[in-house]
Amino acid sequence: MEQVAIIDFETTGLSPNQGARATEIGVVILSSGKIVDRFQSLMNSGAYVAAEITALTGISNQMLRNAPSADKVMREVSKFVGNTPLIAHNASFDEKFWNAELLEANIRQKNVFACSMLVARRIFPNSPTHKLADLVRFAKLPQVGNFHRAMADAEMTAHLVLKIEETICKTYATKVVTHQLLRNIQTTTKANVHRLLEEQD
DNA sequence: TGCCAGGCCCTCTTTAGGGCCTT
Repeated sequence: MEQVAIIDFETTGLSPNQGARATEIGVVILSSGKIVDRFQSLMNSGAYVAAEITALTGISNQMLRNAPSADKVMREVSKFVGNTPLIAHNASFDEKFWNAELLEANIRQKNVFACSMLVARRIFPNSPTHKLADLVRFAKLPQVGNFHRAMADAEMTAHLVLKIEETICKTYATKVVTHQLLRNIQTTTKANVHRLLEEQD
């Protein structure tokens, strides 16, 4: 696969449309089947972290008090990522926060997202669920750090993407899995996935 | 006043409803 960036946000809620803000971002760069670079930071937007969110992520208001501002972090991470295509687990969630936080920081940047969850539903239909934690167990991937922390989730998603790539290549004798192919897999119907992959070189 | 995401996908489906996923 060409160079891609795997991204994960921790946030104060489920939607920026409800006022939720990002509290942490983790990004790993995948190149030639390996993690070659990393970016991780807490980010202070001034938003309040509810107790149930701290219980889930371990990220507290106290931890964010001395964290760099969300603006500063987004300026840094947008440069770090550049125009590299992005992948996230349930990308519709992370894409909303990526665009919302870029907008808050007055940064004009558009990145193309692919979704590891939608692709995993098609490539690993027998996994009991398609939550990241269950896919890590199902595919026997390394558990890195704690779930629901941005860098750990980004790294485990990266291992999942590599496993997806390996599985496609083995099953369909596909030579190259591109970011665009992942997008094609996630947008085709489940019934057409086999035909799509059999037509690949 | 009370409520508040949203896109994908399955099915007891398409004039709809509800579970899955992300925090």
